[in-house]
Amino acid sequence: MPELPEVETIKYGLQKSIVGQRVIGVRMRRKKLRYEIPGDLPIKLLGEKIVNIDRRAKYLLIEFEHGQMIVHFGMSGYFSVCAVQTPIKKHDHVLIDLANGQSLRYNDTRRFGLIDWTNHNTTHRLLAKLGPEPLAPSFNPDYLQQALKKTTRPIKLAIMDNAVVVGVGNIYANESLFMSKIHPQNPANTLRPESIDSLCQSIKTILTQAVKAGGTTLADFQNADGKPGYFKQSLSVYGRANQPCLACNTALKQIRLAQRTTVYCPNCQALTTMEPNDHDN
DNA sequence: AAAGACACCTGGGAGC
DNA sequence: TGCTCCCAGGTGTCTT
Repeated sequence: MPELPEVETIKYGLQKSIVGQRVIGVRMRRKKLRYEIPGDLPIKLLGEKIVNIDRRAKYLLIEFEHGQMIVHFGMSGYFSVCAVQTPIKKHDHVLIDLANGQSLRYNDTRRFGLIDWTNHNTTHRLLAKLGPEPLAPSFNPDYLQQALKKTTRPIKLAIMDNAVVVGVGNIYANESLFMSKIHPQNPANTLRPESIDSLCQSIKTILTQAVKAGGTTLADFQNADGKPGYFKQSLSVYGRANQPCLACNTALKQIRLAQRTTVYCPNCQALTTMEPNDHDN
């Protein structure tokens, strides 16, 4: 499941392999992913040169001379770069053939991803309301404190909200909260300043480590070279329900929070606000 | 206005 | 072995 580090990994891979190439053919094998793919995408792309690969949140932005293709990988999307004559794989939905004999192929088993096209001079509706990048200076404790004081939502949901900070998905939300010893159900507006400082730093640290490691290895994920990332081995809580906490040996607890699996250490990550029924359902 | 619920989709695993 | 059921995940949209 590509989260920010995975998309960053894909970006690096594609920057090395396809920038400067010109499109000589587009094969659309499916009209709709999460949304309808623009029907005129092949016309827009044909003859265009790829000038840059960028990323915003979990969106990959492939910049051409006269516009950019916006790609979101959803749960199971990935790009592969292979020879044009390579047999098409199941779930290869869009194939972009390049002048150097290679083919950039979007594969997405569950089709939660999206592909769209926009002109350079318009902000795409999906990019318009995004909060700061977690690794940018604008995401800092002061900002986070301002953003969190407005909401009573559980802190885990707040940091997964793209309007607060982008790119923090379920895995890294769990990991960041563990690193900062914050209970995922803690109301966002009750965190102490030192906790917010810590959380801000944890998010940056976790994501930086994951980017360096090339993204988390999960069954659905491959980077552009087809090599898996290597971050899964350093996950502390995600996927480790009922196993001992790496810090204190207490059995990790798993709950559901807004339909999402949430794992934490009930000892290290204590709720700061105690109420009679706070025994986690 | 904010927050929760739901839809979208497939493959893999559990349970029978 | 094979069938059915449930779950994973991101995020836009609908409902409360």
